[in-house]
Amino acid sequence: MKRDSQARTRNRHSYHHGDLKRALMDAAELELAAKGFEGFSLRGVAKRADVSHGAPAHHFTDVSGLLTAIAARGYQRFIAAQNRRESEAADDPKAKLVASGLGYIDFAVDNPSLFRLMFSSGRPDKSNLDLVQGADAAFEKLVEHIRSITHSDPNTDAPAMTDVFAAWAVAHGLADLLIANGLSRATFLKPMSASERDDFFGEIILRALPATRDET
Amino acid sequence: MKRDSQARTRNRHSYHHGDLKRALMDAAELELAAKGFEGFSLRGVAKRADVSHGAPAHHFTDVSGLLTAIAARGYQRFIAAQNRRESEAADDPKAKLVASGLGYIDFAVDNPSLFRLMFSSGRPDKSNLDLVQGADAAFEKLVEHIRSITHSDPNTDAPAMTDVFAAWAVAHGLADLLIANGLSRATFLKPMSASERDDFFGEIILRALPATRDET
DNA sequence: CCGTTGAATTAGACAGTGTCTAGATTATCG
DNA sequence: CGATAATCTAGACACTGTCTAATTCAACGG
Repeated sequence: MKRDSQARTRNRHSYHHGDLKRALMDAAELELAAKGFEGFSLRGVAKRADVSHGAPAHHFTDVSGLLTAIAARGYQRFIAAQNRRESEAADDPKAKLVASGLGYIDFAVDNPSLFRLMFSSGRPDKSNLDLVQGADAAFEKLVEHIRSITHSDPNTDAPAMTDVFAAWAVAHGLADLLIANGLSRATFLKPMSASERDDFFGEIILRALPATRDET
Repeated sequence: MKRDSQARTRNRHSYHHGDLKRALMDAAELELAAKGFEGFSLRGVAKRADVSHGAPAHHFTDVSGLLTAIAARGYQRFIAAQNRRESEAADDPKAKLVASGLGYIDFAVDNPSLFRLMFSSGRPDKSNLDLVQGADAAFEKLVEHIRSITHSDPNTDAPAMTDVFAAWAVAHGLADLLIANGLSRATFLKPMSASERDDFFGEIILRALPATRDET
């Protein structure tokens, strides 16, 4: 009768949580999605994880530290969302690029606050290693797409690097505008089916590449 | 000796400020630019305007009200920045569009926090009339550009509306990425002169339009 | 010219926030 | 088993936004 709260609630109310760090990150993502980017509160996260308000500091020092951590984890999800789309795409470099862009948009629409945290916020510590690695990996992914389309290395070939930034800007712009305005400005998007919408965005993403000479 | 603080400091320390509303908005913009979007504080604004911490409430009710007001005023500056560029551009529809996009970027780079407030934040009240009018005016400007390029009305012609969103996404994406990463990712941009950079961005903006059939 | 009405502004209170500290609890390992 | 260090709690502090009552003043009708 004294030990019944062990097997199940083990590591729940046993002072030493055991895996508080991950639990806090999960709670933080919930808080972020629920309260939005603005109303996010460290104490709210602690409450969600059923832990004292000072506990997070021990694992993340700062609120900035916690946000940095979930932003870094966000990049993994971000890349995963793109991979998901790519795996369904035709085996064509351009189709892969388009798919990647659609994954970019998927992620933003599914996790608007996290997206904002990652790209449009000064709160995460941008010198943090995990964060930098995540961002670099995402960027490298895009570079790779352009590389296999243009058959030249963007790092040494200026025009290819232009393509990189053009593609990035288009995808990012679409994503950011979508979660800013919802679809309120683009009312004609609403009645579209999912695949119609993909086509619409896909066509725009393709424009990022220079006027194609229509090679077979 | 009793009235010396009149002519000069009139309306400064005379309890009734006279034009506190505008003074608060100016102070708020300063605060926003100084402390950044995150560290913005209503009390800080009041301090800047040399007024009690409760004073702003009477003119703006909320902190949200104040932010809404400066976001609305931001749209005027935003449009002005585009007009500035357009007036220097060649008398060609596409050149005007490019110029408008460069103004878009100018504004973002010059007022990053205000830009974030306007486009990537849930804090301003998006149902506010002034704000809506500002946003509509900016959007209408873009529509007009596409109209004079395509010779068809985006509101009734779907392909033209696609152009609108493509152009918007590219400009917005470039602007947002620029203020997010600085130029850290695009190191090759640094050594560029101002006009070289304009050309670089201009070329990307032009890609938003469908592959041009190279009409003279 | 004077008193009244109402708007502008102040000052104090309140709950909530992030961070800091001292203390309590427990896992780990010699 | 006992010491050490990691983990977590609880309280305090300065700060935030908002609310309220009390002050100050401008304007206007008598």
